[in-house]
Amino acid sequence: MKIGELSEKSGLSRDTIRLYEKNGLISSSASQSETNNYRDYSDDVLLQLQFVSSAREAGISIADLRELMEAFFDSCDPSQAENVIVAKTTELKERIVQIENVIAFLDEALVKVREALGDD
Amino acid sequence: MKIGELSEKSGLSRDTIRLYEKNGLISSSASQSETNNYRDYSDDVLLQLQFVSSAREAGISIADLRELMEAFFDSCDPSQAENVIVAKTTELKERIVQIENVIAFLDEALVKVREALGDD
DNA sequence: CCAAACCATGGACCGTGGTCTATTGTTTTG
DNA sequence: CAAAACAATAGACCACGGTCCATGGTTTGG
Repeated sequence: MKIGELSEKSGLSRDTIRLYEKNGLISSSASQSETNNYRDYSDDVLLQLQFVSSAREAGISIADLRELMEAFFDSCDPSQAENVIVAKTTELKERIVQIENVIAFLDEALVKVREALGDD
Repeated sequence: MKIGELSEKSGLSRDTIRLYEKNGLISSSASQSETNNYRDYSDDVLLQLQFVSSAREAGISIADLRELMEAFFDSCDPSQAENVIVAKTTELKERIVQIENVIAFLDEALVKVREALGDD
């Protein structure tokens, strides 16, 4: 499919898709036509973009995603791919713990605020 | 305490502390001295900075933190503070779910990679 | 056929978060 | 006292992630 359709289906702008491609998160092939230089995206790319998109929302950097996508699709060395995936998973779990700490802090604050409300 | 000591204790650079102060995450008072315009930071500010620091690591934006810190310390209206805290907590929990989705995806990928490794 | 819609490329631009530098003034310390 | 360390301020600079714009070419629909 062409970038417009991909943009439509993924919910990402053309610019963003091109940015991701330039950064090695996805790849495309030249279209069949001899007369243009349009890019052709496979259905797989749509799935990849959906993953990338949710990962970006989760705060994972493009650089990190590049590493992951390369590990999945370009790596000729599965054990290296494994290393990357395990490392990123560990990182993400740490991140969850950090966020949970912040939530715990907020919960405590909430208790105090509600006490203040009760003291009206 | 002066900014150097605060920097030392918080592990944040002077520049970063000033940036946070400019953005309303912390506040300070003028020093006692008549001859300088140094800022004076209370011990509470150190605690606040420790929270801010870990929250920043967890990916919470300065703008969001400003809202939270204002809700804690500046709000004359506890019920509004409560709203902000609840909203941010909800947001953070959604974020955790997103990260967990990414981890789940990575786990699946890991299984496949390990199958590939097993097929050696 | 021709206008509208699409595509690629490159560069400018923006907000965010932070660092670095220069300048000037103050305090501390040997 | 003098040098070193510290402080405040302003502005430049940086990376990141993304959007917007201009240009020029291609395809599509009426």
